Amino acid sequence: MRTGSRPSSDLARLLGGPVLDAARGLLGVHLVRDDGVEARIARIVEVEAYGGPDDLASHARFGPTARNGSMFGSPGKAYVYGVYGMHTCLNIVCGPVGTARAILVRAVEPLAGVPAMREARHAKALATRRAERDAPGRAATRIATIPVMRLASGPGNVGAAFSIVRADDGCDLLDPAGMLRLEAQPGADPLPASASGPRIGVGFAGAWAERPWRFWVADSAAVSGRRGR
DNA sequence: CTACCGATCCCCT
DNA sequence: GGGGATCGGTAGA
Repeated sequence: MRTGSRPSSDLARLLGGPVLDAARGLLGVHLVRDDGVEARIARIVEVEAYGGPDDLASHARFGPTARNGSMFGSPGKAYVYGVYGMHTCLNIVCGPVGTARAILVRAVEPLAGVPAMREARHAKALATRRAERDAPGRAATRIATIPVMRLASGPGNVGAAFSIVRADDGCDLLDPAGMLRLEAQPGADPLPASASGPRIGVGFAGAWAERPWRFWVADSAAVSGRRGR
């Protein structure tokens, strides 16, 4: 056993296994955006598991389409989608290949690069037409006062704080040299205490919406919504 | 605190 | 043409 970061092969094994185990196991893993300016690093504290075509809440429920193609790829790849016209969300594809299982990253706790995260959220806010109508500096003031633990709370905010764009769709999150990547933490660290509950925003999926496929770190202030249940 | 509502656009059933 | 794996502002209790 080596010290320091768990070998990425461990992460690959995790993502290749059952999707619920993978979702639970991703809690505590680090998400990194390292574009050579100021590295952004955060700890994953809330995720949701999505099954393949059988799961009526999953984007895979209609089979492969132009949007969800990367879901049908190999574990460890990113599945990035846009929703509501303005938000971009990050998923981690799980195995086996072709099963179209994925894990949505719903919240992370910033560990490094907080100024870069604020800058990214500001840039994203300014890209909307609403910003043009607002008083000058309104977005800047709002974002400057967001508590650190709220900067990347909620899937849309994770996307904004980490500058996730559709171009990231399909990238290899297990590549140690990738600009957007996952980094497992030392295996000696125990998995954080977690809780689970129904997935958010999938009421259209009937009974599938009730399955407790959302997982979060029990005591994290970065968890979105009403802190669990 | 809860509840509603508009934003904004890609992809689809 | 409709709707969405969301967010933040506003109104009211």
